[in-house]
Amino acid sequence: MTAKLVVRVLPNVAGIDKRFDYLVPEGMRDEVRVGTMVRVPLHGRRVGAWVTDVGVEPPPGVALRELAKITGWGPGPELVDLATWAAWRWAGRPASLLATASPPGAVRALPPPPPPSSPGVPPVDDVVADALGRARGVLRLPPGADRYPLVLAAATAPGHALMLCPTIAQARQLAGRLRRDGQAVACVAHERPGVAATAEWARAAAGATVVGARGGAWAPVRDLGRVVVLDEHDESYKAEQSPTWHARDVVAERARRAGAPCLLVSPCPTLEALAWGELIRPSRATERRGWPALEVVDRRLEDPVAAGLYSDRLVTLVRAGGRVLCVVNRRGRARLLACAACGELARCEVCAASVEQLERTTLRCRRCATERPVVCARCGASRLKNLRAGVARVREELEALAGEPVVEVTAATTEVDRPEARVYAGTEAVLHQVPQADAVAFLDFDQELTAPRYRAAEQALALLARAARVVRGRQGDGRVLVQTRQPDHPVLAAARHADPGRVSGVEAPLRQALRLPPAAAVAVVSGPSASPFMEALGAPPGVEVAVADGAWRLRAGDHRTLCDALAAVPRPPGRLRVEVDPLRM
DNA sequence: CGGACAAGCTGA
DNA sequence: CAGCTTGTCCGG
Repeated sequence: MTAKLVVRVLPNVAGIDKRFDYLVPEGMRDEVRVGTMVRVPLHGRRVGAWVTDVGVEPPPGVALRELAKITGWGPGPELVDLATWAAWRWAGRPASLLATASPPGAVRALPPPPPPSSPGVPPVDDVVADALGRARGVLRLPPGADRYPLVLAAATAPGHALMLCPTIAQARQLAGRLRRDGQAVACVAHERPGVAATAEWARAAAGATVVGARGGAWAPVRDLGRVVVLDEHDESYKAEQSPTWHARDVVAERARRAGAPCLLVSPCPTLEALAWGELIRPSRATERRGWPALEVVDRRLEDPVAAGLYSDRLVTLVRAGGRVLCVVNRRGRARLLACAACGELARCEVCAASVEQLERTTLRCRRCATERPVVCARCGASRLKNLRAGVARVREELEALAGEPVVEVTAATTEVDRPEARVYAGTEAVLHQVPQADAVAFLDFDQELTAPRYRAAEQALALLARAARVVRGRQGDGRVLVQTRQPDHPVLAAARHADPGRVSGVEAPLRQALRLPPAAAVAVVSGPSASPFMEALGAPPGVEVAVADGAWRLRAGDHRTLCDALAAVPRPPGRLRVEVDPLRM
């Protein structure tokens, strides 16, 4: 009689990080591999689980139970290993990462792999060819550049390529185009799980070029030949819920483990990317062609009394014709008000924070949400002036200036309440929701340049790159107009000269001096259970701890030191958020 | 997570 | 002391 096969599994149950051993019934022997999804009896109920080890020696004295059922295919062994690594790297639970790497529904069998696609490799220019040849490449392609030749070349190269886009919509578009060009493609990017999403996962596992958004970093890829990340700088690659893994970093590690080349593409590569790989730049001429004309309006030169958000140049632009997107990154009507009579700032009666205007009749505290009528607390005047207009107010004022309807667009806007119009006023969401325009105007770019976030400069440049794409680079005769009191800021110089290096050149030494990412490994610990967690953590060598408003900031020279220290502490019960590599702090 | 079980509180 | 809540532990 042969010994019974024993597997170790990780249950897909929140709150359980332990692995358990089970006997494999004779009929299931052929189906269990590392990553296979199973159902197991655990503590009187049946739960889903992933097989993490096959053929283990169970601890003595434990009565083993049998697997209840094979659910189907799951993430393969390399993804189980990658999830273990990512759980360490972002101080999270492996189960939540394995869930991301798993098919949305049960996959009982894989479809037959598609026949090999046409061997003809499309021509690419020398710069792209060079970039595709690097083990760790960072390709700086200007916003107006066509990335499709690169994508097609990557898809036709030996092995299967994994390619990521910032949004699901972009991934679907790219997959569609590749399919029309005869490529076998699986698009692992779906808004909701379902039969279609499960089928795409299975196609990826069977063997195809895989295209996806953030979650695509965890898609199964057979015989991974190369990795491409488009718009590497895009913040949607970072998971917002814990663990806050970053798709770019996940696929870079995945490529390294597979021995496959990895290429990060962006008009404005992050300092993280530049620290990771070799920068490849197209010629100055190509880069200049790919950034649109930038017009900077120096608001210091305006009449200080009349100085609103609308310079003469802006008014001319709005009235000139063509589709114009006006961006002001503030929602609501008015975010900062002062009395028109005595000049007193409008503050909250309870906590003294600044209040914002909701409708015409109410002021609300931005900190404690106390509401009060629109009256000056000092002199009783009922007329307040709007020091910091929000999109709602800007829309009204632009409508008056343009003499035609202006449509408001924010992140909350849906297609239904966004009719076709010539002039739009919106937060930066307008740059994502309106696909093409003749001009983009940033009404208050100082808000981006001086934002109290350590990545403000990179984010501001990314915003200009986004605008550049909406106006289709220089060929399209598109314009980007920026109103600012800092016309010589490196971000504006970078966009004007089509040279993003002017931002990274200033930012890199700054981050080095301030010991901010990527010059240091940082984590922010917060939540009700943060306090016991930090107590258990103590003061590990090489990790600095600082406290700032209810959260702890940990800093180390590298991720090994930081993540090893975090991993050494058992999680206390209760809610705890550990954010490694925060994009804001 | 969710069931099991123990310890703690309340009212008759 | 039954009947209930609250807390802690543990799962193969």
